[in-house]
This record gives sequence, C-alpha cells and structure tokens, in this order.
Amino acid sequence: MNRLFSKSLCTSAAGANLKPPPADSAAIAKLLLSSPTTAHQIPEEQFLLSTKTPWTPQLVNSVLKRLWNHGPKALQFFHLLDRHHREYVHVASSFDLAIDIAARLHLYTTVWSLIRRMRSLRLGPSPKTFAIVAERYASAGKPDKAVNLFLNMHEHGCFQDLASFNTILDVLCKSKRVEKAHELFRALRGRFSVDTVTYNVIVNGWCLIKRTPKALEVLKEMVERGINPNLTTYNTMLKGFFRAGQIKQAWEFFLEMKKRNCEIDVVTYTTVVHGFGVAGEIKRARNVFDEMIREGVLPSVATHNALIQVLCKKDSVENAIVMFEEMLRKGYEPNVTTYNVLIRGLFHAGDFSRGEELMKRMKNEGCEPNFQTYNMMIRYYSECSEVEKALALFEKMGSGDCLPNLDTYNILISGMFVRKRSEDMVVAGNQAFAKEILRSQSKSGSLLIRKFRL
DNA sequence: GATTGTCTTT
Repeated sequence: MNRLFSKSLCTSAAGANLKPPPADSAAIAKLLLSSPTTAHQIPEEQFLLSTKTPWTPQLVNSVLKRLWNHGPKALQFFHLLDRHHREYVHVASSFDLAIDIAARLHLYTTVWSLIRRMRSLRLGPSPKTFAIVAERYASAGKPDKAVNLFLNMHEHGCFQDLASFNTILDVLCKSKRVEKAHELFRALRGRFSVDTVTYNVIVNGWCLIKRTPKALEVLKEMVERGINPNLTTYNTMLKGFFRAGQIKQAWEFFLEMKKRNCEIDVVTYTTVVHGFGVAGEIKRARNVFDEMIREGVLPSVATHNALIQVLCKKDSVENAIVMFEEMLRKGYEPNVTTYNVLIRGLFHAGDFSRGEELMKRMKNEGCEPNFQTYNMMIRYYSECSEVEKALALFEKMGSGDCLPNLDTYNILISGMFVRKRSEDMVVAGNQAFAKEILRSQSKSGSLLIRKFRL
C-alpha cells in the first residue's frame, strides 16, 4: 500500500512529456475530497475537465490510488473524466482500478457497467480484470460467483487459459475455499494441461487451512502424474507444517530437503527461522539463522524481520533492538515492516517514547509510515486511555500522505468505548471525526454512526 | 496477478 502513495509515482505522472501537469495527484485528490459528492460541475470540476490539465494514465491512476479509501469519490472522479472530458479516454489499467474500487464497495452494478464500457472501447476486459473481480467476490463470501465468473469469461470476450485457471484456483484457496478449489481442479484439470504451479496452488490451499495430510496427498498425486515438484512446492509444504504447529514434521521435512540436495534458498531459511520463533524456539531459530550464513545463503531483510519479530514476541524487545542494530551495521536497509514490527514491540512493552522515537527515525531514513504504522500506534494509545496521543497521531495522518481509513475510525472509537470514559467522547467530538465518518459515506461508516448515535 | 518467506489480534 505504501508503494501506491510514493512520491515517485506521482511525479512520474509528468512523465517524459514536455510540460509538467499544473497539479500533482496529491493536490487533485485533496481537491476532490473537499468538494461535495452530490454537486455537479462545480468550478473545481470544471478545472479538472479543462483541457489545460494534461491528463495521463499515470496521473489518473495515481489519483485513483490516493482515493483508495474514499471509493465513492474515486468512482465519481473516474466517471467525471469518462463522461464529460472531451478528449481524455481511460486506459485499461484505470478501468481495472475503478472496477477494483467498485467491487470493494460491493457495487456490482457499477462493476458490470464498467466492464461493458471497457469492452465497448475495446480495452478488455482482460484476464487481469477477471482476476480482480473474482478475488473481490471470493473475499465478499461469494466464491460461487467467482467460479461462475471464470466459467463465463469467454462470453465477455476473454479466453480461459492455464494462467486464468491457476488464478481462480488461487483466489479460492486464499479465501480459504480450498474444498471448492480442489473440486474445480479435479473437474477441469483435463481441460487445461495443469502444471507444477497448479499443484502448488492446491498444496498451498490445504496448508493455509492447516490440513497438511491433504497437502501431502496432493503432493504425492502430483509426483505420480509425472509433474515435478519444485522448491516452491517444498517451501510451501514446510511453511504448512509450521503453520499447523507440526514443528517436528517441519524439522524432518527440512532435513529431508537438505538430504535430497534441494537448493535450499533464502525463502526456505526464512520460513524455518520464523516457524521456530513463533513456536517459541528462539534458540533453534537463531541456530538456523547462523547456519544459513555459514552455508552461504544471504539472509534478506525479510529474514531479519522474521527474527526481529519473534524476538519481540517470544524473547525481549531489547534483543530485537540488538538484532536491528546488527542488521544496520551489516548494511541492510530496513523496510516499513522492520519498523512496524519493532515499534509494535516497544509499544507492547509499554515503551511509547522509544516507539515514537523510532517512528521519527524511520521518517528521517526516508521510510514513510503506512496505515499499519499509524493504526497500530493509535490502537495502543487508545487502549491505554492515551486519547490525546491517539488523536494527535490521527491528525498527523490526515495532514500527511497517509489518509485515515475506516479501520482508523473503528480503532479510535472502540478504544474509547472500551474505556467508557465520556470525556473521551467529548474530546473526540471536538476533533469532529464523526463528521469525517459521515463524509466517508461507507456502509460501515453509517453503521457506526447508528450504533453510537454520533 | 499463475505458485513460496517478513507487518493487523489473542
């Protein structure tokens, strides 16, 4: 998500073209957020529609991504350009973004009219478009709709192939509809000549719901059918054992991988380091970490993050900090996850001031805090009745690049209600974030308003 | 966006 809001993305909108746009995507997004949703043809909109704004697909996409948590606004903007601009025509990737936003809001009528519009402009829909919609259907608890979408793809001018088959299976698996995925797999594996990736997706599916015996069955079947498992297959299985709490089996599987001369990689080692750590086996996690270095497999930032996280959770924040400093000394560049994990660790230990310091540090290092950073810090503050601190962060969020999302409101409000301190709500009222919820116009927003009579 | 490792909470 952080990537979506990066500065480079916005400035690159100017592209290699001759003249820079009069406004960047941040300014445009702000303008759109400040205008009422119902009004039409307000001066700002006329500005957006004027031929002086040199719209490019990059600029449009950047605005859409900035308005990700303000879906109705994003769609309003998309439609405005689509319907009223004389020259600009959306590209396929902008349609995909708009479709994703509409599907996320469960506005399926809009989704389908966008797909029709896309088709009439001969821009798609592409397999990617279908992957997006299928994923949204699946995560909205409509896996059958996702399957039907795949089965009827060809009616919308898009051919099914192995890639799209693997995609729909993965979408079903990731939303924990593994039985359904396996069913579809068995029914259609003859029609597409399925490959290692297909099997890997199914193996991963069973692992995700901790049914490792089923995963092993699929692995066996794959070998019997002459499709060779690869390192991804084994790494998936290994992670599955750890996830299911089968530490002994995981270790034996790992040893077997080494015995059979698999080219064990950084993903394998990271999985084991993290797996042992989560199981509370810090010593073994460290041993494996040292072993990988001896074996000449370089730990990545992710490997360090895995170890830092488990040190925070199962050992001590102090040791996690030591690891962090060691990582810096070795020349690694920490990412948002590194900082989030450490800040969470410090906050969890009640050390708010060092957590805040670390956030300052991450900013100084050019690593922008994301939603997770803010929401996590706000959660800890409101749980400890530090409402002023929580609201200060909330304000900082609103003025920066990382606009508060619905989760933020939920965290703030529930944090206050848990404490049942009426004066908290007075503070909250002063901050007028109830108004913000109204403006966000989402279903859950209005539910909140009704629930708490804001 | 065809598959695997690090970030939501116990």
